[in-house]
Amino acid sequence: MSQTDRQPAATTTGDGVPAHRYTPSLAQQIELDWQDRWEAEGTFHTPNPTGRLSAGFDRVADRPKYFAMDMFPYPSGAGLHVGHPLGYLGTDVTSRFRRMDGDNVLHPMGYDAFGLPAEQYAVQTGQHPRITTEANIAAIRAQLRRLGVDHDDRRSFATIDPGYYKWTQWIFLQIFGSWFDETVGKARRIDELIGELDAGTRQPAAGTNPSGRPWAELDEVEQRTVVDAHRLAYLHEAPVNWCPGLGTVLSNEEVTADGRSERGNFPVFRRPLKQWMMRITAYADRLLADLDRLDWSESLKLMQRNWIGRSTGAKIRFAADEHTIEVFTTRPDTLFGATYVVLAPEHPLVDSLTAAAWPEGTDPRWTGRAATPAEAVREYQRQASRRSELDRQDAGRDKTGVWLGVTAVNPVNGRELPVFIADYVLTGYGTGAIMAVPGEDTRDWEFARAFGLEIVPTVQRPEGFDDDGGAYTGPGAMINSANDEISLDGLDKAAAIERVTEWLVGKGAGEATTTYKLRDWLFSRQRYWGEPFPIVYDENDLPVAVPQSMLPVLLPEVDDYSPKTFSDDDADSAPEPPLSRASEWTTVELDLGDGPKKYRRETNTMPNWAGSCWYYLRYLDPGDDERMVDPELERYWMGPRGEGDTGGVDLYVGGVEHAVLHLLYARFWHKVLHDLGYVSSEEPFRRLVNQGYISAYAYTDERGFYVQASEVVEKDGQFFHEGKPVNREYGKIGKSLKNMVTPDEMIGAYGADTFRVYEMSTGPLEQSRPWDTKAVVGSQRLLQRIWRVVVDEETGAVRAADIEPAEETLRALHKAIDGVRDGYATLRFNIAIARITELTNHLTSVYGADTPVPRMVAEPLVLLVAPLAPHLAEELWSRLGSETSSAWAPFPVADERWLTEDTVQVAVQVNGKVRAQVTVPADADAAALEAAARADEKIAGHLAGATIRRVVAVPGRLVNFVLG
RNA sequence: GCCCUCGUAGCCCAAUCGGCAGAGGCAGACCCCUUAAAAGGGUUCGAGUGUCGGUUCGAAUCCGACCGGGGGCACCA
Repeated sequence: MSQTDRQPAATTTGDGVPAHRYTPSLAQQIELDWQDRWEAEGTFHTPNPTGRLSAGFDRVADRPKYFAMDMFPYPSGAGLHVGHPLGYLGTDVTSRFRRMDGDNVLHPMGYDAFGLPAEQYAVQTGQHPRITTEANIAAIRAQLRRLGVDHDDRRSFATIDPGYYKWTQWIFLQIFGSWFDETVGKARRIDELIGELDAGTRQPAAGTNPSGRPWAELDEVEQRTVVDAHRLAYLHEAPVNWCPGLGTVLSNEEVTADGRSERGNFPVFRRPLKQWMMRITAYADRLLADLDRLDWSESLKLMQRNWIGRSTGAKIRFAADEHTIEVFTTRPDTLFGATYVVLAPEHPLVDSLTAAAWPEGTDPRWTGRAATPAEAVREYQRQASRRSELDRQDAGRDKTGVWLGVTAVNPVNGRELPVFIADYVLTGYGTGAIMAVPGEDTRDWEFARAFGLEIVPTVQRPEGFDDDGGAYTGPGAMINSANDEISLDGLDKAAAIERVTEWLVGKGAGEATTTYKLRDWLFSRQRYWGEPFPIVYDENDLPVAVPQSMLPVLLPEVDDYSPKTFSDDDADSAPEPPLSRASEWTTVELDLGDGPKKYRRETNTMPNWAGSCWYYLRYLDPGDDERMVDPELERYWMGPRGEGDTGGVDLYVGGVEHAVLHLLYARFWHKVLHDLGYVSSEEPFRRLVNQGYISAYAYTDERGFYVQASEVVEKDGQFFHEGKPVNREYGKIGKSLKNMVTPDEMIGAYGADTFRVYEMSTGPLEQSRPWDTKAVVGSQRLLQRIWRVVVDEETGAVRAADIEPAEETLRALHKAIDGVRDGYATLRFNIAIARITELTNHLTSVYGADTPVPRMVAEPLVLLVAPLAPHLAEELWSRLGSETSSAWAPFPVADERWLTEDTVQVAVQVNGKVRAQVTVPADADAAALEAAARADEKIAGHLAGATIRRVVAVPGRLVNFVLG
């Protein structure tokens, strides 16, 4: 690179541009120089209170801590577009502001690097995913550096680093090694469970001991099976979301409402498979309750609440022959109105309940036109297994089902209710069975209509309500609800629920209960590019933890990275993970305490979410090979700030698309780690902000094809591409809409500081906004004016001088300081920029090109803009004579004296309309205000001859005369 | 269908506890600088707050209904 490339603006004068103007090329030069210097001097190294990163802590020991971070990026090959840096810049400005204002700020960045795109690329090219992933990480790291962000580069890591996933595996082992004790509502070590079982002080939990024999009589394998069924990470044979097109199973969260994979849009089928599960449902109540203690947006909390989906009601048992059907309902008050019972098609009791033959005269609508109930059931189950995943979006479609040929007894009135299977009842929710109350439930009403079933109203209808038009779901007193022992008639809903539940408990026919939509987290993936499980299987095929000393379990090298995929709709295919083909790896001889034995390794890998569940903890010291995290560091950076505080990261910024997946999983892991005593904080993210999206205009020609957006010109409100009119649309930035704009282009044209100021000026961080390349020049002009306040464009001389500013200038300065602080503190960077602009404009108009600028105003101006345009600020700060970085200079503090005016103008209203302005002392009270207002001649004119009914005088604000 | 959220100038956005609708930017117009040009400097124009109703002395702000944009959930008993 030649010298002239590095400093064109400083030597060029022929084109009329002043030699020392802040041009894009000068900006580039300044930025590159300061980025090198920051790196060389370790300007943004954050000292820990203890350990290997603690050098320099004494310098910040008396500062409060502040931990700001972004949702770390997944490094794809496509690179960043202008939308990506928005959040990163938001945390960067905040981090820089807090550092200047006296906090010890931690602002790290890492990379979420396991996952499907890298693996798919590897499958296509045969190249190891590590190679492409690391190249992508290097590219993003360079882009972030060029933006001037203040990450502490010593704390960066990627989830694929063995030194990192060693501890991901370790956390898995902690979860595997613990169980949820319902009596205390928290996780405990599995050893304590075994101790209590051995001592006889605890019995195996319901459903964990299939043989039903006492613990002491079980053999070793049976005992281990019982213990394994208690674990927070457990193997479970259950219907899972099998996606043949991807060759893997997916979690519920990764399947769209229409039964397709979120990634790739392939069909997904339910089929039973043995998989690792995480018992997140044990934490449903705490995950729900602790939302109230977090500083998150209400809409985000609501999304989590909906996802957890807590509902209270009752379980009610219906006798059917020698079997018992247990249903879940939120409306036990309507039990008298139950006229039939429905099971999900996959309900375990279906086969044993199904009658041998239809009774004489069975309604043909009930039989599915089959000769026997068994035949009807088999055919309906077959249809449902296919349809349930393909047509689920069609919630409004006609109700279908078949009768099992049997009845169940309503415990409250002895009525015989026909038992159906229907796909509008879901296996996984509640008990997979319902009592149908067509009078008060819309879905049941529709089914009853289609099958000719009776409707018994149990809630008083309002005048004129027509039961033929639909179910009545509104409020009302109970009716038709009495037997010899109990009457609900006349009660309201809440009282009726309480009364009937009490009665059911007394009869042993039911009890109050709570259910959740949240399911346990499916944790196995049939993929190569993920964390291997630290699990081996012994000769009994039971899982055994790999000891900590043998971690990490490294990913083996394989020839083929792809799982076996199948035809999209091959529902009968079975997963075959890539690791199962690494034959030398899958079997291993280990000494786990009872001599060397052969073990078989787990060949599934963990899902992509595992690595992002705890990365915030690793930033505290990614080089620690002894511990996941030093407890002292965790207490310092994340610990609770006081009674009732959850602790956690002080500012976490990321996209709303992670509202339920990542954020719920990370909270769950954190709570387990808290219960086991590894972290003092109860929540990972105390404050969370979703940054807005940046969208951009896109244009289609008359054929509907997208044209290159950058080539479209506007004329008189119309848009043209190569002379032909085009339609304007608005959407995601990207290649497909041909409206890609990259930070690199913008930095090339204006410099990073201009790009930063522009992005931050377009609105509060949470707000989505359009990209408008034409408007970037406004930010460029602002920085040029700030530069001109400090530097003479013609000579390069510093214009600041030790002169007294006018009072008006001091007021402008302190008003700006006050506003800029407010803007930074509330993430409304646009307001901070507006205040800076006002101050700059004031200085430009008061101190012309030939007048020196007071140093005591120029210096704070530079510091005010430093978080937004750090390179420019460093350069000006250094030219103003400082030897040290502006990044550590104290942020200006507004002096109250200059914020309060001696006199204020207040509006005088008559009947709410502004009629005059009067100037009064700033501290004038209501009476003085009224007197001043009455003295105004315009007001006197309005008041003359009128009856004053009331006078409202708000000191400092206004006076309002209300006339009668 | 249910829930959340946002509608302020041609465009992006401000407006603290309900108290004079305008801070800032883009675009437009005009002027200065320039042989000329602009990514330079300056001046200026511009809405009564999506609609309707309510509460209030006073509503962009609070309440209700509706319309429009964005998002979430969607047979969850």
